[in-house]
This record gives sequence, C-alpha cells and structure tokens, in this order.
Amino acid sequence: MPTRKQEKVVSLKEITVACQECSLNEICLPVGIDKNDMEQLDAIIDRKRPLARGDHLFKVGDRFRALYAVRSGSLKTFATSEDGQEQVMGFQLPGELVGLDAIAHNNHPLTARALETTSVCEIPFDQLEALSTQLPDLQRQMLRVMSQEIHDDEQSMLALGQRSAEERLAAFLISLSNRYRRRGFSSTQFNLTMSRGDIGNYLGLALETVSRLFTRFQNEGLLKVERRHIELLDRDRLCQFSSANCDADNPVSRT
Amino acid sequence: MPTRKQEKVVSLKEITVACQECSLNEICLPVGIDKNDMEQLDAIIDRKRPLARGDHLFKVGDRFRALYAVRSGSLKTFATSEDGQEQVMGFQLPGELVGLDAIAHNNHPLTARALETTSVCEIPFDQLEALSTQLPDLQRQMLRVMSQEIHDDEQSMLALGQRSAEERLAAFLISLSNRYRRRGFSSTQFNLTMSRGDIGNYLGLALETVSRLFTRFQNEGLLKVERRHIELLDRDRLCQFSSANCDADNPVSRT
DNA sequence: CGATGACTTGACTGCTGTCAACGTGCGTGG
DNA sequence: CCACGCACGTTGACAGCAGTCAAGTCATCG
Repeated sequence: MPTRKQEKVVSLKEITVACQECSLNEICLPVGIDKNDMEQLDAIIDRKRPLARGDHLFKVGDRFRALYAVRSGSLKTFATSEDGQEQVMGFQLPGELVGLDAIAHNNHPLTARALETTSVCEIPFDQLEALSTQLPDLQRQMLRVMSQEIHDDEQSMLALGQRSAEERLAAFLISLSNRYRRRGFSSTQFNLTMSRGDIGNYLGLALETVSRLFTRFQNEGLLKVERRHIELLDRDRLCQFSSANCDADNPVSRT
Repeated sequence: MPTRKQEKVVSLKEITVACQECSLNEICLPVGIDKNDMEQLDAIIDRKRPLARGDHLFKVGDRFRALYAVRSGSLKTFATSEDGQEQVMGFQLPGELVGLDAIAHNNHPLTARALETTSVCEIPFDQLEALSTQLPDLQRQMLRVMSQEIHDDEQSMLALGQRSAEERLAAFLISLSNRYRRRGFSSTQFNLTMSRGDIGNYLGLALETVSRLFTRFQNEGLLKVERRHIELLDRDRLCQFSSANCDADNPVSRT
C-alpha cells in the first residue's frame, strides 16, 4: 500500500471518487445525466468505509433508508427461510444497485452480504426521490434501472423454470462474462467471488451438481477451472449450451 | 380537460370508468394520489376496447409505448424461445400493471395475451413520465409498483429454485387466493383462467405433474377441483404445504 | 355426431438431490 | 517450519421426484 493516508478523514477522502470521475458512471445510476446534474446527485451520495468479506450491508427486515451502488468488490443478496436456509437471489458487481426490492414496503426483504472486500455508495432514498422530481433524467434512469432489474429477474425465472442444470450453469457463466466485460475486465478470465454452494443455491442446483458440471465442462474443453479461477476457452459453444440469447443479456451495445 | 368525448364512441363511454370512480384505484397505479392529481392521471389514460380471449396486448419485440393496467379479466405474459417454446412469466389480475420490464430497452421482452375477455387501461409512458415530474406522489407510486414487481419476481425465483412441485402449486393457489381476496372476490372459490399447461409452465413443472397434484390435493381434502373451478377447503393446511409465509404475499393489511 | 382441445392417469426413465467419503488449500498456532 | 483444523471442493453410490411418452376420458363446439 502506498501509505498516503495522512490523517484519518483524508484517507477516506482519497478513496472517494465523485460520480463525475467514477469509471462506473456509464453503467451506474448516473447514466444519461449531464455533468451539472451529476454534481447534485453526487452531493447526496455517502461513501462508506469498505465492507470486509462476510459483512452485512443490510439484513432481512432492516428498515429501508437507502439504495446502494457497488463501487468495488461484490455482494450476494439472499432470503432466509424460517428454518435458516438461505436462498441466494443474486450477485452484485460494481455499478449495480442493491435494495430496489425494499422500496415498496419500506424494509429489506433480503440480506446483502459482501463476498469480498467491497465498497458501496449509499444513496439516501428520500433525498434521491426529492432530487428525481427536479431532474427528469434522474427519474428516467431510476425507472430504467428498475425495469432492467425486473427484466433480469425474469431471465432468472426463465432459467430456473425450464433449463437443465448444464444450461443454467453455462448461462450463469456467460452472464458473468458479459458483466465483467462491460466493466472493462476480461470476459474470458475471472475469479468467482462466490462459493460453489452459493452458485448452486442461486441456480437451484445442489452444490455437488455445480462441481460436477465444472469438471465436465473442463473435460469437454469448454473452460479451465481451478478453484475459483475460471478461464472460458470456448465461449461460443458455452453460449450454445446455455440455449439463451447470449447477446441479449449484454446491452452494452446500446451505449 | 373536462371534455369527455361527446360523439364517436358512445358505447365505449359507457364502460369507461374514470380512475376516481374505479373500484381498483386503491390497488392500482393511483394509490396514494389525491383526487385532484388523480384527474390529471386519468386524463392521459386511454381505455381501449376489450380484448377477446387469445388476443395479444403486445408481442415480444414490440416497441414500448405504454404501460397497461388490467381493468377486468386476466392476462398471461410469456417469453418465446427460438424454437417456439413458451415460458410463462406471470399472470395479471385486475389492478396489476403490465409492461414494466419494457422500459429499460424500449421494447417488450415478453408477449401479453388475454386469458379471457379482458379490458385494460393504456397509460402512454412518455406522458406518464412527464406527469410524474409534476406529481411527486405519482413518481413515488411508480417506484413502489416497480419495487413490488421486483419483490414478487424474487418470490417466484425462490419458489422455482428450492421448492418441491407440491410446494409450488400450493403457494401458487394461495397467492391467487390472496390476490382475489384483495380485489373483493372470494378467496376460497374461484375459477382458474389459465390452463394446466400454463400453470405448469409458470411453475416449472410438467402439466401432468400439475394435474396429478390437483388430484392428490383433492384426495387429501385440501381443495375441491372441477375443471377450472377451485374451492379451497383447508386454506391453512395448504398454506403450510406451501412452506411460504402466506401473509407476506398479501400486503393488503398495509392499507 | 365426430372433431378437437383440455385434462387425467399409468408406466417407465433419468436427471439431479442426498448422503458420504475423500482431497486440497489456507490460516493458525505450536 | 510443520502440524493441525477447517472450510471448501471433488467424486462416487444410490434413490426418488418429476419429466416423458402414451393411452384414455371428458367437455365443448361446429
């Protein structure tokens, strides 16, 4: 570490990047908002100290106060059934918003937990709402983001409802690949920040099934996997396996 | 504009009910909007001639122009895979909005088809957006509705991901029951407007499985089923079967 | 009255879950 | 530095839930 920290608040100031300079501002909430307006949005955003792996951003039942945008790292969101079982509902990468499902009832139906060291931008919802009435572009973007979330959830439902285990895992990997690419990372090599259990849980599969599929995909030359490091060797064939429209998941082209 | 269309479509005028007088205005888009504002909302809404069973409200790929609120009847929304297979994503009852997933990309990712004679209110989206900037309550309600949709989709994902066939069907029936009750219909007797195939498709089950489960539920005294007519005899036990928090689906209590 | 579509029921199969044992990497502490 | 424990991951054996295929029943409609 470069040890720039001079005092305590200053160090926080340094890792703080305003929306205007944030590399994610083209895929995050500020999409479609002009520079001046972005300053106003920036002003209501609170950058918190990073979460450590395993920390909770919020828990089921917590009062809803703010939305969160992932700045770096990753999260998983999950519901907990009465017997303590988790159901993973999604994984959030940088630029993605968390907590949208809490607006309706003013409390969080899911828990969000950091999968690794993760920093987020906190966006107080009442201020966001107030600002939206003044900035039509912001209002529009909010609706877009929520619509996209609905669309993504529908894609997940589709996968869970009528795809085989192999199709689900292939689609999951392609989706991750697309999301990493969009963020400027490699689309063919990346590290999974979630466990096999989390993946299986999310995809509605037993973790053993996920493990077996990774082995099989590797034997078939589709990818190379070593613990959590993934290298996609034959992305096209993997795409076919997923029997999903692989480009549809990836609206980057619309920019 | 107080100009109710005077000539032209007299028959339509008769079936037209303004939001202010609509029995659904407490569960539909106008929730939380005061009388004056409701008039403005009402003014942009277009009431179309009813759809016949099997008619499409919109199809996959159609340009997104408007949201729709079901006024009477019911719809199903579904995606179509390249080989022509349907995947049912949901069923819409009176008071529910359709098309929210289309905002992000300006075209409809799903097809919506009437399951019976169905009338809808068409809400042109650009006008709705413009109006929302003037009516904070409307903006808030839009966000609430979309958040609720996200939440509902998450519940569906949960069911598809880790529930048995029996749990899924039980949860589906309870959900229908709750939704009918909220609309002032009986929560213990109703007609299914969708086929066994649709139900199975929606729940990620073969239609034969759905059929067998109906038979089994009936043999166990949980319900009485005759073709599409359902009578729930032991709602509590059905609730337990569904291993879902049956009240959570039913936010009617919040009113 | 036959055709059609929706639904039911039965027989069989197979995908995937469960249970269980084992391997592997990593951090901790002696 | 090594031993150990622990979490995570892999692999195998087996079973069962639900899918598929197929035949048969029922209601509706032309």
